Amino acid sequence: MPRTTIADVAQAAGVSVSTVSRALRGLDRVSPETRERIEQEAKRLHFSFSKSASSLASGKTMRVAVLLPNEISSWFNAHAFEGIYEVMSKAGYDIVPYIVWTQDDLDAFFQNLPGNRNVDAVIEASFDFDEAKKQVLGNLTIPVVGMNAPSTHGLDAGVAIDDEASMATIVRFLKSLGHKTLAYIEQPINTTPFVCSDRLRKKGFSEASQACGYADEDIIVMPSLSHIDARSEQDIYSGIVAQLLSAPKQPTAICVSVDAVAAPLLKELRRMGWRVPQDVSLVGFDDDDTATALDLTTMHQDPAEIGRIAARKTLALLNGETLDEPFTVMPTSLVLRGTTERVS
Amino acid sequence: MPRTTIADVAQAAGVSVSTVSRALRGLDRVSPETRERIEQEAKRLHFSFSKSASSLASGKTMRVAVLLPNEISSWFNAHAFEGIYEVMSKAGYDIVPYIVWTQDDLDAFFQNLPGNRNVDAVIEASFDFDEAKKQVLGNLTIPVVGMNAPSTHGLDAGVAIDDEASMATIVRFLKSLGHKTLAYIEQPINTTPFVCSDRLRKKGFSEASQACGYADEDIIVMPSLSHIDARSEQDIYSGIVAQLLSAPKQPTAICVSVDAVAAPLLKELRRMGWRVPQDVSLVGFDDDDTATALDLTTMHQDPAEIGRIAARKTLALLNGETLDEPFTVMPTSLVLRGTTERVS
DNA sequence: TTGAAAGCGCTAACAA
DNA sequence: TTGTTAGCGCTTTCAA
Repeated sequence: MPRTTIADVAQAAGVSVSTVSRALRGLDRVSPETRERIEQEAKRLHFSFSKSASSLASGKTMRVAVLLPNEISSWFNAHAFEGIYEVMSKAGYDIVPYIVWTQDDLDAFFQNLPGNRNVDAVIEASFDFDEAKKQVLGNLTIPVVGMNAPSTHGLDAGVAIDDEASMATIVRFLKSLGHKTLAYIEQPINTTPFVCSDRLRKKGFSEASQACGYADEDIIVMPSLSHIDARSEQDIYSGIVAQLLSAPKQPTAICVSVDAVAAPLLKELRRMGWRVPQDVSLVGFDDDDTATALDLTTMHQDPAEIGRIAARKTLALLNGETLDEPFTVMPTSLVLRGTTERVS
Repeated sequence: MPRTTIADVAQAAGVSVSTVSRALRGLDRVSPETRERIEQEAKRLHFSFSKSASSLASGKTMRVAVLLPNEISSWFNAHAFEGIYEVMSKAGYDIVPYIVWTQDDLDAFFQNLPGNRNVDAVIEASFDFDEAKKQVLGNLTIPVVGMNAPSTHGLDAGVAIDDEASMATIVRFLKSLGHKTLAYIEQPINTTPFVCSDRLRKKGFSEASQACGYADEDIIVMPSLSHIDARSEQDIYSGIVAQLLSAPKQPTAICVSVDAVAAPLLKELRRMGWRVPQDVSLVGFDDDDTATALDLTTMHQDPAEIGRIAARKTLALLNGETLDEPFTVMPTSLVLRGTTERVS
């Protein structure tokens, strides 16, 4: 199956290549009859444009890069990517993921990005860029749109939830249930140096609990393990539960930075004989699939919609429009399920 | 930031473009000193190749298409994609997903695919192609690799688990636990016309239960709902549980076609007063995140590894190698957790 | 070891 | 309404 070019179609239809180009791209200045004929020949010959040739000639790649931290299979990334795909693909764009694990990956991305036009735009998720990178982004001539980015600096547009405010909502909710001692558990293993939400949520928790009048001794914060020793997940979580049990004041409610922490924690709590929610309440963050499965009270966000909105902004920017609201904040909502209870 | 071209680098380094091209691609026939100089200039100017220009000139796009059914956020797809990404990106390839929801999407993909070289290879997940499409794939000059494909026809290589055999393992396991009546629940809402695993697993269940000596009245199979009425997920699942409860013989064990079915089913079973595993055992398939969260006994498969292997085969094919084992079968393993019990 | 030159398949003026 | 003509930025013979 030799590849058919626009010239083949032109010859078959008895017209010039530029006419074919115009016809097939739906431009005007082509008579209905010629267009019809060209379209038929194109179909018959299974013609489709070579993207490479088109982009080389036009300067537009019809591709957008999606920069994702750590993995595409994480709940947030996968759904955000899907939302982006949904709208960008309809507009004719290919979307190319770039997954960043290490600082080196990120540096490489930035080293190559500015120099050449391999994509028309970049959409980025959750990165906490350093100043140098924000500079680079800011100098880019292509649109850069952020999802759940901690700052607007260097971005042309963005969509994000308010992590701090959402966490504060959780704290106030727990206070209203009468909880006297709160614990906050970060992701115990956090290998990502450039992602922001954990930090913001922790900040939100700390500030809100102070604002709600909790004294220092009524707040237990368990940070990420700085270096990962060879312990199993089970060991890590039983360690956490042990610390909770042996705290001067045992917490009556536990917040976690993401739902993913809730499942193993819940299992350990129950294994240690704590009943949830009777002995201790547990609140997650994200509302992913495991949250539903575990009947976990949690803070809901909609990453697919975040992706869609980011993509729509990108599209608008690509069309040269000016956004009247470049940065939008998405609402979150507390989903009440079975792991929280009023303190009796 | 104007885009730097290979000509800029050539000028800066005082050599010709072809020398720069050779040097930067690591080819020989370049003296160490010139190479050094060129590399420095390239870095200084933030040069990187225009993929479009390279592919136009070389005929290689350095891109592979990944054809995915329905969504990229599903557990299998996301992890398989990640596995592919991991190995292809290291080899310098961009990987671009094509997500197919409708038959039209699929047709469009096939209409465009053969005619032109926009990708160097395609990796495909779980599609049950019709004969015409298999033809098209077979005639393609680029490698086509399948993941969990039901047939090898039209593919140059593939990786898959044995859905039927895995399901048979589950049936034998339940028999060995003394279960006398088995139920099989398909995904109640299945909007995908072109995906295969459901069908294979059901077949595996039916054949194995016969082979194990279960009589027809000891087998309850609940197929997908053919048309989706407006019922909520809860209603659907309580309907299923109601049917199970009112069956002539109540099942002592339930198999589901995928873990995703297990979570809502489990919830409904418990709501209706069935204790799992005391009153009824439940076995999933896939071992996704909810399986862990729910402590579900299930059949484990590793989609990321499937993706990696598919990618490695693709790479080998791209390098013109002949695979000594084009089609490989991946092992699955039964993970015993808390939702199964011996019948007393 | 290096360079000149001819495309790759298309788009975008411009001319007809 | 259509065709002609330059490129787009690279790779790839082929000469030097």
